Amino acid sequence: MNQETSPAAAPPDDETALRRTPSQKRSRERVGQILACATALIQEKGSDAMRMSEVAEKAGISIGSLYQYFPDKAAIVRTLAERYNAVCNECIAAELAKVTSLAELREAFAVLFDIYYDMFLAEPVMRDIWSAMQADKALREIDLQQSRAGGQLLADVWARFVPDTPRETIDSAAFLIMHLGDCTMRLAVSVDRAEGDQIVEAYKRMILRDFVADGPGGGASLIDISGVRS
Amino acid sequence: MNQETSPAAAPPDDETALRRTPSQKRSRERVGQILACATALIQEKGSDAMRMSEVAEKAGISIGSLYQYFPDKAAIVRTLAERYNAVCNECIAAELAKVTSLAELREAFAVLFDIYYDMFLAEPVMRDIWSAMQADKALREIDLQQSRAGGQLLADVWARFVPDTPRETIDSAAFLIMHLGDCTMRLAVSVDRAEGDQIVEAYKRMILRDFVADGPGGGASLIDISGVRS
DNA sequence: CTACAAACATGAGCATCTCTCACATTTGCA
DNA sequence: TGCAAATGTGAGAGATGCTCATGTTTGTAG
Repeated sequence: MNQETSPAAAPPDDETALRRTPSQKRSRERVGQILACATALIQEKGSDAMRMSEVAEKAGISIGSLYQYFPDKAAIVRTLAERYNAVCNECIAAELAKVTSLAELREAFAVLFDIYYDMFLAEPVMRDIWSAMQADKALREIDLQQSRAGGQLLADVWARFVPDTPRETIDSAAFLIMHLGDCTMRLAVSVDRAEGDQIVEAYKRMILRDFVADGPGGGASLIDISGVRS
Repeated sequence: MNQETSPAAAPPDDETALRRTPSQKRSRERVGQILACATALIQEKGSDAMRMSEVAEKAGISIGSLYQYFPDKAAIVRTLAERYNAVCNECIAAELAKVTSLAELREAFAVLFDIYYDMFLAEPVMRDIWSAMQADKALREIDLQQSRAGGQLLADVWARFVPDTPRETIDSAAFLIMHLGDCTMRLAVSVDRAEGDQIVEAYKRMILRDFVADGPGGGASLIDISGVRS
C-alpha cells in the first residue's frame, strides 16, 4: 500500500522535474541532498563539468538512485534555476506591492535592479546556470565581440552629436544597446510572429529615445529622471 | 617544400578556427564544403543534433579529414557565427556611415533593427546558432517564463498610471524590460566589475525613462520620437 | 622523369559520459 | 511477521567527440 501518509499530498518542489514523487522521509531528504551536492559541484567546476557520477558519489548514493529522482542531468540544473527564480519573484512582487505612483515605480525598479545585480554577483551558481546556459564559451566571446564592435561604430557617430556627454557613458550605453538588440532579436524570433513584431517595435522605441541632444532634460542616457513629469 | 605558391599568404577565413591552414586547392575547397554541409545539417536538425560523423559523411570525407581542418565541433559553429557577424557588421557600418544628425541616427537605427530582424527571420541557421547557444531548451523556457511572470507583475502596476496606453503595448514592453534586465545582468557579471556597474546603470536609465505619464511627449514606450528636439 | 618530403586522407578504436535495467534491499502497514 | 510497494544498486549498454598510426596524393627540386 502507500506509506507514511504524507501530511499533504503536495509535492515538495515541483511536479515535472522529479521523476518519482518521493513519499518516504528518506527519499525526500535525498532530493535536498542531491541538490546541495550539485550546487557545491557547480560552484566548484561549473554545471557543464559537473558529472552525474560525482553528484552521486558526493551525495553518498548510487547512480541508479540519482536517476530515480531526476530524469536527467538537465533536470537538476532546471530545479536549481526554478529555486532561484522563486526567490527573484518574491523580491519583484515585494517591491512592486508598495508602488502608488510612477515616481515610486521608477524608484522601485532602480532598487530592484540593484538587488538583482547583487544577487548575480553574490551567487556564483546562479550565474553559472544562466551564463553556462550558453553552451560554448568561445561562442559567447564572439557574440560579445560583435556587440563591442557594433557599439564602437555607434558610439563614434553618437558622440558627435552629444559633445557634453562623457565618452565613457556613451561607450557603455552603445555597447548595451547593441547587445540588448541581439537579445531582443533572439527573443523576438522565439515567440510567435505577431508578438515578435511588437517586441522589436518596443525595443526600437525604448532605444531611439536615447538619441537626444545634450542639455537639461536631454543627453545620452542621462536624462534626469526626477524631473520627468508624472 | 611548400606547394602551390598561394596567391596571398592570407588565410581564407580566420586563423584560430582552423586547425591547419589549407595550402592546396583541394583542401581549401573542402573547408567550404564542410561548412556548407554543416549549414545544411544545422538547418535540418539544429546544431546540437548535428553529428560530426554526419558532416563528414555528407561532405564525402572521413572523420579524420574533418578534424584535420576543424579542431572540434564548436569550431565549425563558431566559423559560421563569425561569417554571419561579418555580414551584420557591414550592414551596421553602411547604415551609420550616412548619418549626419541625431534625427538621421534614429532613422538609421530603426532601419538597422528592421534589417536585423528580417535576417534573423530569414536565416534559420543563424537563429539556431545563437539561440541553440542555449544548451537546454527547457531551461530557456523557464527563463522566458520568469520574464513573463515578472512582466505581468510590472504591467499590472504600470497600467494603473498610464490608462490611455493600450494594454497590449504595456504588456510587451514590460515583458521586454524584464527579459532585457536578465540579459543585462548576465552581461554585467561577465565583464569586469567597473564596466558591469556602468552597464547596470545605463540599463536603469534606459528603462526608467519609460515610466512616464500618458499624453503628448509621454506615454508608455510610446513617446513620439519625431517630436524630440535634436 | 623520378624521387622525395610535405600535405592530406583514412577509419578503427579510445575515452568519456549519460542513462538503463534486472535484481537486491528497506520500509511501513496489516 | 509477512508482504507489497518503495527505494537502492552498479555493471554495462549506447552514443559521440576526437586521436593516431598508417596509407595516399601532390607539387617541386634535381
